[in-house]
Amino acid sequence: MQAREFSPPTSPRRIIYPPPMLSNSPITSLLDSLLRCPSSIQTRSQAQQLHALLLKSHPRPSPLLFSLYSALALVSDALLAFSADPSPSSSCYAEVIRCSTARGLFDHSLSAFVRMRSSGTPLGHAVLPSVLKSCAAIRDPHLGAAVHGFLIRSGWIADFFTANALLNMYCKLSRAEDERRNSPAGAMGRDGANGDLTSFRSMQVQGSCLKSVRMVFDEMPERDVVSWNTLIAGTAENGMYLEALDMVKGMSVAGLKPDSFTLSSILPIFAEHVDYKKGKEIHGFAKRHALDSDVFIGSSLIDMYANCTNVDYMCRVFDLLPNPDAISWNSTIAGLVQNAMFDEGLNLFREMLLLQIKPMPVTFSSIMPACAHLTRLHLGKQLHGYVIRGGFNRNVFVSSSLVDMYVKCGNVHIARRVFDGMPSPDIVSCTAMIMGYALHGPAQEALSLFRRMEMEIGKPNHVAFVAVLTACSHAGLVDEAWEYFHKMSKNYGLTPRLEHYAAVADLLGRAGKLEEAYDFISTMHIKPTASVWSTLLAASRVHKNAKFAEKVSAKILEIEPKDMGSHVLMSNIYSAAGRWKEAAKVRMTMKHKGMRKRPAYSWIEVKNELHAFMAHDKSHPWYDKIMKALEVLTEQMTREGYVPNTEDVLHDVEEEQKRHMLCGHSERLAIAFGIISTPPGTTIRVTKNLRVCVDCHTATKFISKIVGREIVVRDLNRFHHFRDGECSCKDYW
DNA sequence: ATAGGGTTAG
Repeated sequence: MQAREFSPPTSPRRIIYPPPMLSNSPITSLLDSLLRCPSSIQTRSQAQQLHALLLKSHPRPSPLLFSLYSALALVSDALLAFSADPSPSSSCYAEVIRCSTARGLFDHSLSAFVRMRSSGTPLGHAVLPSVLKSCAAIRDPHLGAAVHGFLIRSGWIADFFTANALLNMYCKLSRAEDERRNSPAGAMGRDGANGDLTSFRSMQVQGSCLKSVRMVFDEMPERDVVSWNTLIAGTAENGMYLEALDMVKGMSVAGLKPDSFTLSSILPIFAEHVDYKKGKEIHGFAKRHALDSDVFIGSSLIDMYANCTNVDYMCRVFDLLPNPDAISWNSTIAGLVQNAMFDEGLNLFREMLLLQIKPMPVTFSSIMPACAHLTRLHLGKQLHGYVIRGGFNRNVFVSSSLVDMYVKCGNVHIARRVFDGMPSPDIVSCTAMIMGYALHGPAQEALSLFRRMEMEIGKPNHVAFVAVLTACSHAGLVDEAWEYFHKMSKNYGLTPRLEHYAAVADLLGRAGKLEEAYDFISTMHIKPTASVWSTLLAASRVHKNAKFAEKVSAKILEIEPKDMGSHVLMSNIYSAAGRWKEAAKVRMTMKHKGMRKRPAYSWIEVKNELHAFMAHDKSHPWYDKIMKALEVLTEQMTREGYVPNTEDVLHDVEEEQKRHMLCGHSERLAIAFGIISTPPGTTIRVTKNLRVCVDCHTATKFISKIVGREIVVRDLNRFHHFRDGECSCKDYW
């Protein structure tokens, strides 16, 4: 086998090298023909026998041997043979560099290249694109620049494939540069979690690698579709959306038609900017050019429609994809879950498993939030088992979603165990854990984890501050909250957002500092929304200050005349004060404005199934048994000293009737069902879509003591752990 | 031989 000489277009340097030794024995041609037919060799030992024969008959390993080893995924054998060879031929080098890069062994690829250069072996074709890809993969800008210099000196830069690979390398390096600049705050979220950095970035000088991309592109004497697509993808990935779109135009002007690569790199732009109209236009373009059956475009379209909340279109794209792959399935599952269609997401996930499509780490991080939202602890545990068996728990996305799932399903200890098992926790997983402590009560744990995050993990972002402020708020830590609130702008350059103001206002309100909270909101640097004001409404109810509530309510209705929470809470406050006429008036207003109260419901997972209850809803098959159990329980509770607290009952009815109404509250039905359908001692976990009412809170404390069980109730705002007549919230919620 | 799609915390 003769090494094929391939001269670069202009070669300023001539390298003298010894000619390869040739052997024309019949055995060699037999071996070569065997090597050319890799399907005839299927085991490692066959490959090694062949290798041995080859060594005896042939002075140098054939490059085909390396291809064979690579095809059998035996790269270590290939590398061994390569290192044993005192002077590999040019094509052996090429083959080793190519296989190593293709198999992700970038260091091996690059060291082979270095050895090749120092031995003076001439470069075969197809070597440099692999070398450039390896430089990009190991994110080494210095090595990349050195290879760039070599390309210029040797003239290889004039080769299309090489120049395009160089472009791509600078795009990848530029993204690495960008990530380094933002670290250790972590990667940028699509929702603009690091908004301040985004605006900051547009002001500062772009990284040198992005400049190199432009430079290489501009200096290319000719550009093909790949050059344009690489430039466009790199520009879009670096967040320069308008420029990327302009380049698509530039490409057309240059006489090149956008293809499936072009479309799949610009579609994420419309997804991110929630530009449904433009995204749909691209969809139309894809259809007209028969590109809509491409899985890459399909997955991008699915993601774009999901982000634009058009679930119908998203499903249609998925259904019409002729050959959806695992990523198309993932995008659709993620799209459903992100649009709060949790059951549909879980069903599609099951369908995927039934069709034997192998789930990937992303599949789990996409589906886990569905378990978290639905409080499906048992299902989540099953998936956790799958994750462990598949070795997916090394993935930070998967582990973070697991931490969050256990937190939301009420098991903060297992969440912590998963968190502690993470080899390198990041801001997101830390925040999930801090939020877990915030929701469950142990504020000191939240604060100490936050301190650890600052020291060991990285710069906290907006979400992390929301979590720590929520922890302070739920525990009534006023001084600490102020400290963190000031710290975020002073130490980290983060401008407080609505949710941070809301957390502080909520805290001040809970602590009874109503006027201080009012002034705080009034002097915010951004215009307060109805939801910020309504934190004070809840506070004025807890502190029974109807006058203050009226003042706040007026503020809210100024902004949102149809704000549901404000109406309901005002009605509650009037009812509690016995001002039935005013309460009725609020309800009349709601009717006039065409508002309907969101129905309260609670649910519980028993034997891997969800059971949902609405107040006074008799549709559950066990309804009679549940009522019977509640009767017995109420009797015991009364004996223990339970006095119904009827102030949350909205209606102007007799006391006796009110008590009956309290008994029918959805969470009480769910708790009673949990007691009679699970073995004694089992923890009961109930989720409610609204806040727990005062009476149910008291009743649940009694029930936990009577039945000797821990009862975990997740409401709209936080968790309540009832045990032995006490609640973890210490009646402060 | 070079280019493309999906995920976690509020």
